[in-house]
Amino acid sequence: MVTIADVAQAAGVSISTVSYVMSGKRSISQETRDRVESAISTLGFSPHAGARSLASRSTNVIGLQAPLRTGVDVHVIMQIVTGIVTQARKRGYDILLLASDDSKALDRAARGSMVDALLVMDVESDDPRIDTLVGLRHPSVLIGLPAGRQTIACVDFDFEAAGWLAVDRLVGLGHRRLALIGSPPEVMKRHTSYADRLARGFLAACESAGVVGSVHPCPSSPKAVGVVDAVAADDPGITGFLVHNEAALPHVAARLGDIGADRGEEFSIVALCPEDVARAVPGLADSIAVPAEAIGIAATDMLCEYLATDARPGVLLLPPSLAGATAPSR
Amino acid sequence: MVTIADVAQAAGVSISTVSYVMSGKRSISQETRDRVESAISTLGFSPHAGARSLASRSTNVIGLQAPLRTGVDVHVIMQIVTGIVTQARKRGYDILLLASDDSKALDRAARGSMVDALLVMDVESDDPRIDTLVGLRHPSVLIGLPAGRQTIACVDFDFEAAGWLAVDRLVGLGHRRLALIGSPPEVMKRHTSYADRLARGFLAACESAGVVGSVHPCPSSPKAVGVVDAVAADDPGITGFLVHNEAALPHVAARLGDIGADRGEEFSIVALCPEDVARAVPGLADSIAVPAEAIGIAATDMLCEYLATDARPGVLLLPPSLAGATAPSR
DNA sequence: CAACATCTTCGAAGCGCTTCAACACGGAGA
DNA sequence: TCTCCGTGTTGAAGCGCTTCGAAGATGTTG
Repeated sequence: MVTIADVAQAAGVSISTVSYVMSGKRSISQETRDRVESAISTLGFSPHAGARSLASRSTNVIGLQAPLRTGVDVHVIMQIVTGIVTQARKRGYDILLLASDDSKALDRAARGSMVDALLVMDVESDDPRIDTLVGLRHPSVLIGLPAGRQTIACVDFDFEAAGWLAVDRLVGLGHRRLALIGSPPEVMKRHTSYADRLARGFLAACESAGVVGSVHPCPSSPKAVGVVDAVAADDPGITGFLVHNEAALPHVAARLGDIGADRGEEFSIVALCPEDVARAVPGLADSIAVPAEAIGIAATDMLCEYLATDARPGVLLLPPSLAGATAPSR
Repeated sequence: MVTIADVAQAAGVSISTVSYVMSGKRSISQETRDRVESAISTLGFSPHAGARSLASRSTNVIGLQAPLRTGVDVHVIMQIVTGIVTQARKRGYDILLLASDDSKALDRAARGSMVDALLVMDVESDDPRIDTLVGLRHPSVLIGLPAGRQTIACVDFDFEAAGWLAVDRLVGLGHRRLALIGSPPEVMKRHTSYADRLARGFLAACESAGVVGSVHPCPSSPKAVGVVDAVAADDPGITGFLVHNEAALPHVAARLGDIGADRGEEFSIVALCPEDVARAVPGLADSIAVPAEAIGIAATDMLCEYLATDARPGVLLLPPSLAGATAPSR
């Protein structure tokens, strides 16, 4: 193993000089800097992370608690994580993937000085991990927006505004009875923050527009057609749909197309999902893109800024926007 | 921050005694052990990971390079990662998520002593990262099976055997012309190890059985129906299908059902995907489960064993098996 | 020319832990 | 009684790095 002492010897300088060249915390003459840098690269030196964290009291690692369970929209999770990992690396941080999504994992990582900060995904409306985070001294950012007073910084897509926007669009298209085909029942029951907020925005917008709106959990599988059938049978007047379930979306869209053709009437579907998922599904009246990767990037930036300035950030909600219709279904 | 010295003082013993209590590397009287353990828990002590890794020359962290791109079967990736993370934790390791999937990331993590070992997913048939891993001194395990001589330990599902098994089943059902509807074109082009091996097994089995087989890349979206239409139009004699593309599966199954109904003939579909994905799709003749989580677990176990015994493991291929038909399609 | 600022560089003191060599102690064997 | 040995415990030496205070060299000013 190559150590800083080897580099110092090779460059004919002291250990501290090498350290200062690397960190840039003191001015070093150009000549010395060159010598040290060439020694570093010829020896292939890279500092021991543990030693560094011991001496500097910081690890350059961010702990990430991501939901590795099923039922969530896997693409969205993947894209958020991608955003986090790449952005973190850009800012000089690595990501430690925390196993279980409980408070103990957070505690372990923080108390063991394995991480400088924590990023927590898949937050529920009333999440017990928030208290843990407050107790810890580590900077942390949530991806999601829990209910109540915000004691921890948050980043998320503005699902509530997305609900309003979708209703606006559907009402604008002339629909008077709307349905939200949403997340799977288990996600709804857990009161996952985004599902709650979307439903709230959707229902409030319906009320404000004077139209009828209803919310329906929907499994993330081809079984989604059962939900569509039930909704269509229950209230044949429903003609406007907001679909927030990427796995169910193609099936829902296809089935609604069939039913519409049978009845000779026109349904409109607004999808809420990542852009690439929506583009692959024909027959959408419009879609609202969930900027998944941008969420990850924003959360990471916020956390890094927090780490750099020690100024606790607040809440950041990324605004929704309409993306336009996709190709007709056949 | 609570340090080992605080614990030692509280328990009235020396620092080394506390260390030995924690590691169990020397015998300690029951009485002393009790005193130390209660001091640890009342003070809420947990050792500084960096200090530990500096002194012990091991980090208890495994570096994981996972494909965070699209085009791969997201569910499979997620399940493998879940298996890895939970199993690693069970064996006392944490997971550092490596950003880009190039050699440099591996190098950085290993040389910087951030990890004890490396786990690499999404291996291509002729992957440049293998040379890097050989050069590094760190134990490593691939998830996938590159072509050629194995210089690095590997764990994977036996996709080649799965190809044979699927053909056996389809031929057993009486089909004489078979098609493999596979991964997206970009995955095939990259020569991702599993796609190559599945196609090889499938084609070899067809030849051995004296039936006609062809391989068709297929996008992971509803556009998959276009591939199905093209295949059906090109060679109307094809009646047996092996589908290895979880996102396309429902669409392929539905479209084949329609075409079969039109023509009045019976197609058989064997799906190759995680069990829960298959169960959600009606009308499958059979399915071969990709034991994604088990792959993750096996790879982690192999790596931990390697770390513990320093005996380089070989290649482990998990065998395929048929899971049975799903419900009829309507 | 002395006094003082500025720019570079260095020595040494830790950071919190593991582990080795050694020590104290009591009981067993000679 | 003395030596030997096993058990339980300790002191101290690092592990590789950061960072503080200070020293040497050089230039600037009165």
